[in-house]
Amino acid sequence: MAKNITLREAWSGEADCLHCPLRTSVLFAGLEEEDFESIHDPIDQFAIAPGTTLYHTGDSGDYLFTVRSGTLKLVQYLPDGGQRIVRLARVTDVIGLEILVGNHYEHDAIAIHRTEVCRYPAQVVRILGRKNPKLYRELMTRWQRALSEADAWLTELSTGSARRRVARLLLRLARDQTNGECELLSREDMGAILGITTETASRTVAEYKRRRLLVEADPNLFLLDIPSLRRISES
Amino acid sequence: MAKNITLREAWSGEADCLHCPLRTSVLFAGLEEEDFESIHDPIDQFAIAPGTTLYHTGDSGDYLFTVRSGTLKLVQYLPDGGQRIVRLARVTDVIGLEILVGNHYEHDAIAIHRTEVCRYPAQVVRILGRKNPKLYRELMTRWQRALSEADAWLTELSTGSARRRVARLLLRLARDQTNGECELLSREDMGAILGITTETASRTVAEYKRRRLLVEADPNLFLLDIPSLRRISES
DNA sequence: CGAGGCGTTGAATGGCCTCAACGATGGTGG
DNA sequence: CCACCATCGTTGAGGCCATTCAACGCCTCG
Repeated sequence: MAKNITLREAWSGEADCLHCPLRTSVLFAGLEEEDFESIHDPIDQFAIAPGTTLYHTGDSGDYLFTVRSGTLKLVQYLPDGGQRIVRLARVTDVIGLEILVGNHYEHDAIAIHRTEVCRYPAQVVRILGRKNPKLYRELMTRWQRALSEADAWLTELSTGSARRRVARLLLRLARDQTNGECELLSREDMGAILGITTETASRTVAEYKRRRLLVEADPNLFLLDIPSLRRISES
Repeated sequence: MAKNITLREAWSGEADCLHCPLRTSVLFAGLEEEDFESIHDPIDQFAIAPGTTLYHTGDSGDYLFTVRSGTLKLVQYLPDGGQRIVRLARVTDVIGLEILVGNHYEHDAIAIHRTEVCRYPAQVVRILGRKNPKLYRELMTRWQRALSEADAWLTELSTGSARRRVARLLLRLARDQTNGECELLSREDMGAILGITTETASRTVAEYKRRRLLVEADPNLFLLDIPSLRRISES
């Protein structure tokens, strides 16, 4: 797997799943202690640098990935060269599920920030699933979460004026965070998420900064005026 | 269930799942003959008229639906009143899967044409799933299909100029059909699928008709000039 | 026959895209 | 160490394309 050697920035060795801090929230949450005996062995854990591609559309690997930290974008391309980011994957998200029912990945998965992932063979999931129906429930929940997310991107992020789309994206980025804070994405990525050009994304963000709806607290960490942005997103 | 009485246009009685013509392509494809003994009982089969709502966003029913014929649109609404069609369900598609992992439907499901469905309790699927792991595989395939579809709508139908979006929608509608034929949707629905206004959808379709890329063979049955439309969609 | 829904078309506006330029930043190599 | 280059965010100008608001014909249905 030459590619995996090159894309690995840091290899942390085999994972210690039993004591994984994410254990209660990841795919294997429902498993018994004894189950872990059989799985941590083939699980690799490593980090990749921003811009690194974890897998490409059409690749026929047999791995699923759980995001431990950082962010990945899932990208699809059009025949005319256009591209669209169809989802973001963050901590606890599982990507590559399509491998369980097909033979190839359906997106390019590209790290936006420095990102840590666990990688495990789909075969592990298939085998564990036979003994643990709970795992199926967990898988269905994952799929449904991805589907809800996809629907929301259509409804919220691909509908209405650029101003509203940007506002909704910002609110969405801040939702998971503790305070009203969020890290901004590059203008190009924002454009590819919202279906607008890089320039329009830049102009809109710049305008929000001028109007102080967006205040830079730390480098690339912004405080949002959530009520105002919400008003824009709904008006 | 007063609502179900009102929305039922034609009730065909309990379904004969064992001899269902869709049997090889629907959710229960992998089941043994004996399994059918236990399921056809609670399965209802009926037809609904165009414009009828099968279920609403937020409803807490416990039913899944398989489409036997016709077309349904799955609709989501924005706080500002905007609406977006996020998927179309046609023959053999299953809708309402979200009920299996949540407590409420996530769309409005509205018939576009006269539509026949089979309705069965989610509980049937849960119970059968315990004995038949195959059913899980089938479910995962359904979810993945819906997800791929959602991604494609983002990438193909919500990206680029109105001209290209309309062309891609037409090609997509014709894909499943035998010849290069397809039934057109109302301009309003096309707009809600593509994220454009009704007028723009109308203008674009009218232009394609004038250029003979669309020829009406029968009432609302159109022959497509697929190569030309493909050229438009990719240029 | 009237009402309402739907598709179409026109005119005018405005918002987004395109193409272009520029400053700031950060990494690279001399 | 610094000059150089590439990348990124920003901003401007101009033009196109989609929206908005409006009107009209056709059709179905009551």
